[in-house]
Amino acid sequence: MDAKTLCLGALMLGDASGYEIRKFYEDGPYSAFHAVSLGSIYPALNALLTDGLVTVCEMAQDGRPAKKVYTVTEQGKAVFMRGLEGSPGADRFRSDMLFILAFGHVLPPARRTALLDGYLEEYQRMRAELAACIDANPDVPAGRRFVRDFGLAVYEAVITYVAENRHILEDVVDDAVKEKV
Amino acid sequence: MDAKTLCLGALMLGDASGYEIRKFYEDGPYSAFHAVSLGSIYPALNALLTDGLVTVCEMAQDGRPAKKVYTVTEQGKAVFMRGLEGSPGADRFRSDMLFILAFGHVLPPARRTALLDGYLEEYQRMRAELAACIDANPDVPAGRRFVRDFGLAVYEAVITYVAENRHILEDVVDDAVKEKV
DNA sequence: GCGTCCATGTAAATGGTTACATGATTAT
DNA sequence: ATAATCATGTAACCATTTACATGGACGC
Repeated sequence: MDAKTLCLGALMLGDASGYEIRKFYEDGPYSAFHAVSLGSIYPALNALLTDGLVTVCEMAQDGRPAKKVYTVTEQGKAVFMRGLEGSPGADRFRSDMLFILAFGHVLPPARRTALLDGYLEEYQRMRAELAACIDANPDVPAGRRFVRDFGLAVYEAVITYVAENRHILEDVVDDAVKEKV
Repeated sequence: MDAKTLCLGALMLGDASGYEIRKFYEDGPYSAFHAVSLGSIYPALNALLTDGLVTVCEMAQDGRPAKKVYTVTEQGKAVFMRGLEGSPGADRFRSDMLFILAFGHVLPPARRTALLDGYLEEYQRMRAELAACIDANPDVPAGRRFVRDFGLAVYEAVITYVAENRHILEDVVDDAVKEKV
């Protein structure tokens, strides 16, 4: 998803500043499937402003820098909904870890184990974070409930798979000695 | 993973041409987690050649254009193995579909159902393809076995989740009428 | 005839991230 | 003191993908 659509999507759920949009996609339960950096949010927001899809309101805050709060216009909402009509591109699951683990059987056993431990910990951390987030606000609309539970299901599947199948990699001491690739 | 590492990785499993490397990552059981296009493979291969990490051999074929088959050098293997040492970046699961479905409860019911049907079909197709690929050659080294079974586990988790939870989105006819976002 | 697979390569276009630039406040 | 959080914005940099360029063989 391009930065403009991502910004518009966040604003559909409520007014926000660029900084807040970044937080929304970085921390929240949607971080599993989407990402945007500030370097693309700010230009996107200005482009949306030029196109009349959002309006701004500069909000002074004490003890903090002023922030620019953006609001979607009616036109912006229409454009967003129309953008949802096209057929979505295929999901992309990219993993450096799995590239490395594809050669796991020729890695030093200690490294292999460290890698698997770290991988499991990382997913367990993400699962716990998402679960906490779901517990914190259980009453979100169906769409978002579907997506965040989806995330939980994927995290769980990964954790279960790795825990149950890491032996495939760790039981190959003999093979490693034979220098098989 | 950058194109050069991806090429080197494919060549670690056997000599190949650029075209064949693309096929390896596009069709095979590794397509779930990695991707490279020809536009980045050919320049990558030439860079590896310049660095002495691979060698080429032009192979004439009858009825077909000649192909350049690349082979990893000892230095190439060493560089590749060293490249595996760094700590891998986090997994990235990006999904336009889930972005759209996050607004699924305000989509026209017919569109919503079509989207979910298509999504399920797509994952079922990928699962079947991967399963067939696994059946076709069951005896791969542990590393690759771990990765491709990982893919299968993820596909299965997605299919199960969507089948069992699509009702979350499809049961909101009432809400849609109330124009809730 | 038309599309697809084989096969390589370059260049333009794309779209992002990272780093830079600035600066106040608060927590450790 | 030092780092982190809040807050915006620009520009350099990076790596891709897409399209272009070329061309024979094979199936429909």
